[in-house]
Amino acid sequence: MTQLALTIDRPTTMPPVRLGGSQWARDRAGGGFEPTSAVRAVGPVQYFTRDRDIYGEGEDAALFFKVVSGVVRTCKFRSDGRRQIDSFHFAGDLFGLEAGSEHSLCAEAVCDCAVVSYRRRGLETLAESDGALSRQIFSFAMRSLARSQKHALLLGCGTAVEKVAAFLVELAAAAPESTAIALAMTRQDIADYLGLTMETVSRTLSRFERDCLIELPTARQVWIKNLAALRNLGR
Amino acid sequence: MTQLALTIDRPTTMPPVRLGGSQWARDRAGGGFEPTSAVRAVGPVQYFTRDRDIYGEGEDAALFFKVVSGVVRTCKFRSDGRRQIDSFHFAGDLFGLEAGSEHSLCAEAVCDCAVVSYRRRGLETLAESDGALSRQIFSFAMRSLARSQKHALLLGCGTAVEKVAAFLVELAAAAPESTAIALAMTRQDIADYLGLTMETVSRTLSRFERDCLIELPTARQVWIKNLAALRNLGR
DNA sequence: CGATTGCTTGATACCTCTCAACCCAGGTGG
DNA sequence: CCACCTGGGTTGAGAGGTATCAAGCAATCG
Repeated sequence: MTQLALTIDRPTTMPPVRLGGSQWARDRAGGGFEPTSAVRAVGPVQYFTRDRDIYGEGEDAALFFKVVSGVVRTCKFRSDGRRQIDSFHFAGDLFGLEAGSEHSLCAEAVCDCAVVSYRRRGLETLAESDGALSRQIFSFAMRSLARSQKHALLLGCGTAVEKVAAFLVELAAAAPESTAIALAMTRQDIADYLGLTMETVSRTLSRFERDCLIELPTARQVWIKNLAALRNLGR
Repeated sequence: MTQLALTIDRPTTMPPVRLGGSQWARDRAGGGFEPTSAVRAVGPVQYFTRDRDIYGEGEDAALFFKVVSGVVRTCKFRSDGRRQIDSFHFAGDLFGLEAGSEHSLCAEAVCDCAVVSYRRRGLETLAESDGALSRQIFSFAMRSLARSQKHALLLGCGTAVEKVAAFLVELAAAAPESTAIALAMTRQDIADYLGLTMETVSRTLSRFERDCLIELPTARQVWIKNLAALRNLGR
């Protein structure tokens, strides 16, 4: 499949908008590039500090976004205050593209991060006449769907050990060349992503360290010591 | 949004293929109809008896399907034998449309059912030149995504009571005019959809009946007696 | 240095799973 | 017609895993 990319028409040290960026996978190889299909970025890069809202649930979804740097979470809040994180978005990932006119989730900065925004309408009108682009958009949507299904699978069948192991494997897959993972998110973030409590996540990580599957030099840094064993636990 | 439909070029007592059919919602109002965009059904209607495989995980995804009658489940099996149901598909729903070349889930007949199949390539080539159709496809994919996210939410935060209540509300939403629900699926199916055990589903339903939220004239028939209360429990 | 925040660890309670027995309806065959 | 069998469903008792509540620890920051 060709790697079609939307470019941003700015002096641009920014990466091109690649539809269907990494979704947790670092096929982040040099952006394919297609000068004929361009969607204008709306305004300059925007910066958000940790925990700042990027958009709220129910807000107008005229814009969608791309992570330039940092990590973004999309999540939902329940009446009782519990939070469920649907996904983490890393540099290169798109988020906030919706079928309806409103954002169905809210987006927040997990750590200090930078994003650029695009008009959905621009993308849609362009896709009308650009078959290849519309195919890319379809592919992006379907891969988002696959990711969500995988997440549902994770949440559905599983003990804490399975969930946390699968989470680590997911993160590790994002940087296959390295065994070191820097966690941008808190234990609470991980818990809300996995449908667990902070304490259970912490206990499970401690247990993995006791069992020599990982090492935790600091709370936010993980060294994978036995990926195969984690992968085994993860399902 | 216009209700574009793909038609089937057969003598046809069959409903047209509507992209983005019901997904659990019975906006099944008279099929919008667009004779210029047609995708040929591949072969005649196929019939499957209960528990029969329609396609398996990893099989070639050249075809996708539409439920004509009955109910289909798409699911995944784990190494330890546990099954996770991703979704139930009812009459009018499309399933099996993938981004990749293989089916990521398997599809099975929940009860005796009839489906028609379509070539993915046919849809893709048509979409290349038909902007409105490609928009429909995008919309379909995004609504599938929204459904999956909702499912993940359900699996993530929740007690058995919440899950089962939400499931019943989902089913009730599919037939808003009636308070009677016919369950095509077994308790085990429901359990695998909700990430619970059969026993817990059964106990929870019994409890709902004791609390006068529902009535169970037979195991496979549910009368909703207090939808508002269920809705409250469901989140 | 004290305060704050994120994290870890412990004790206990609660919910769900597991295992088991039993029930019930439908189908089959004598 | 009834005995029997089968598959799906219900219900109970006990075990186990995770949530809850609480205390303590470490790093960061004013």
